This record gives sequence, C-alpha cells and structure tokens, in this order.
Amino acid sequence: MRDNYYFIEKLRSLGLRPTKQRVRICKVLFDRNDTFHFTIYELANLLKLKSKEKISLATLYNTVHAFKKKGYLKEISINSDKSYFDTNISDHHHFFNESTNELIDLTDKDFDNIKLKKSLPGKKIKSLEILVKVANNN
Amino acid sequence: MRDNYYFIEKLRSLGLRPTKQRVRICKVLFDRNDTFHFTIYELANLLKLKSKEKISLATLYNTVHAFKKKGYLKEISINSDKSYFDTNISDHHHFFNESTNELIDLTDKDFDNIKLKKSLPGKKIKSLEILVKVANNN
DNA sequence: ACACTACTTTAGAATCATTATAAATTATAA
DNA sequence: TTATAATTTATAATGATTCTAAAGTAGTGT
Ligand SMILES: [Mn+2]
Ligand SMILES: [Mn+2]
Ligand SMILES: [Zn+2]
Ligand SMILES: [Zn+2]
Repeated sequence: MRDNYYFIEKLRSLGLRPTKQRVRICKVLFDRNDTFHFTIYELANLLKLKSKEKISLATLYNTVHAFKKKGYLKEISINSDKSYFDTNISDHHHFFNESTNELIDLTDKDFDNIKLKKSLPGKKIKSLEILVKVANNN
Repeated sequence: MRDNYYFIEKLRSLGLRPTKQRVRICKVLFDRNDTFHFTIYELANLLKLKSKEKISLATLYNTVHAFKKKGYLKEISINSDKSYFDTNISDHHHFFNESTNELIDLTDKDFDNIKLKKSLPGKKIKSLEILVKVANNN
C-alpha cells in the first residue's frame, strides 16, 4: 500500500536517515491496515520471511528504540519476560491474552471516564496505562 | 511486631512448610506497617542486612513465587527490566516513579469509577491493572 | 526415637532478552 | 569528491530468571 518513497520521507521527517534496513523495517511494521503489536523476536521472524538479506539483531533493537524515541512506536509494559511494541501510538489500552500472548486494543471509549484524582507533588505524569489480562476459558 | 510463631502458622495455613528461610523472608516482607514493593534484588539486600546467614538466590525466587501462587504477594507489571512484587494484595493501582524506580499505591478511590465496557467472548478477565508512570520535574 | 517420603534449599550452570563495544559501512553536506 | 557523523554489524557482555541435581529437612506414621 505504501511505497518506499513514503517511508523514506517519513524517516527524514523524523530526523532519521532512511537506510535500506530502516525502510524494510518500516514496511513490515507500518505497511498494513491494522495496528501491529510485536516483540523484537516476532519482528525478526517477519523480516526473515520478507527477504533473505539479513538485518542484524542489534539494528532491530536500535531501530525500534529510535522509532519509540521519535514517537513512531509505543512500548507496552506487560511483564518482565520481554518488551512489546505497538504501531498504534494513540492513547489506548489493552487486553493481553495470557494464553496466546496476544495484545488487543482498547480505547477510552471502552471504559467509563477514567479520571485520576490524585497527583504527586513535584512529579510529572508520563503515562497512564491500563492493562486487562485475560485467559482462555479452561 | 509479629513473632516467628505468627509467620509459622501463616505459612502452614498457606500449605507451605515453615522453614527458617521462609520465616526470615516473611519477617522482612510482612513484619512492617506499610505496604512493601520490592524486587528480588532489593529483598536479597535486606536479608543480607538482617542476618549473616545466607539465603540462596534460588530460594528467594522459589519463595517469592510460592507466595505469589498462594496469593500472599502480588506481582506488578512495570517493564521488562525486572519483576516487582507487592505485599499489598488488595485491588489497587500504582504510581511508578521512573526517576527513582519506586512504586506508590493508588486505590479505586483515586479514580473515578473505572468500568470496562468491553469483554472478550470465550476469555476470562484475570486482572485489570492501571499503572501511572511519573518522573521527577526536571 | 526411627524411618520414610515429599518438600525444600542450594550452588552452579544454563537460558534468554537486552545492551555494549568497536570496527566497517554508508548517508549527507560541504 | 571528501569529510563527518550516523548507522550497521558481529560479537561479547550483562543481568534477570530458570533449571538441575544433589544435599538437607519437615511432617507422618511406626
Ligand atoms: Mn513473570
Ligand atoms: Mn525498557
Ligand atoms: Zn495497542
Ligand atoms: Zn501496591
């Protein structure tokens, strides 16, 4: 759906050099209709499928963290096993299926007005995340 | 405040043998007035301070996981760096101070009625956690 | 008290996600 | 084209957690 040019310009607009590795990663992550939730491991596997030209694992970590820093990806805190990332950078929450390790998006609309009444003096709120853990019945 | 006997009976009531390692761990974790949020690393350091008789790291992991399984501890999902545990097993949420890596309790009272409107067919909700990440100003 | 058994502890090794290193490569601007 | 900084890469290092298998211990029944 999106051509290389689109991602090259996107990367430039983020202040990141459009290397061929980054463009390939963008196509896997962002050239799709739906939100994509992934781990580095899953990303690595998808890239292997798409092309036989290897991208170093270090580059995957570097790139994903660069994208996160630029606000092009979000990181989701689920557990201490591994990090999950999310192409949906809007303010939203998740179902985490503990049986399959899959994430499903929720939005503010899926909750009654969530309003934090407390604040911490001298502290700035960086994020508010809701995570609903689910498991398959039996 | 609590003597060994209290924890010995508590352990028995959980179906866990009251070994001297477990009792010592209980005193560090539960013999206090306030909720205690900790990592295994912090627990290990506290135990070193209390006594020179070493408890194996494997025992700390075993014990903390056994306590969690019995509902005597909760695990808090913060990030993929390490696991956090919580002696407050009631339904509550957290401020996580990213500057100091400290957890502070919040309760339902600190939010307007949080109500999840969606459900997942065929899935059972295991938990709903809210984590508010904060950082020190500047 | 003794013996039996299942549970527990333990040191050390293994695993695995992630980060660090440092040299080679590449994108971009002069 | 050259210079510079950014990027990629293989590989090593780190660090939390889990595994292993042997030694120790608590509870039970005799
Ligand atoms: Mn876990
Ligand atoms: Mn992280
Ligand atoms: Zn999402
Ligand atoms: Zn708490």
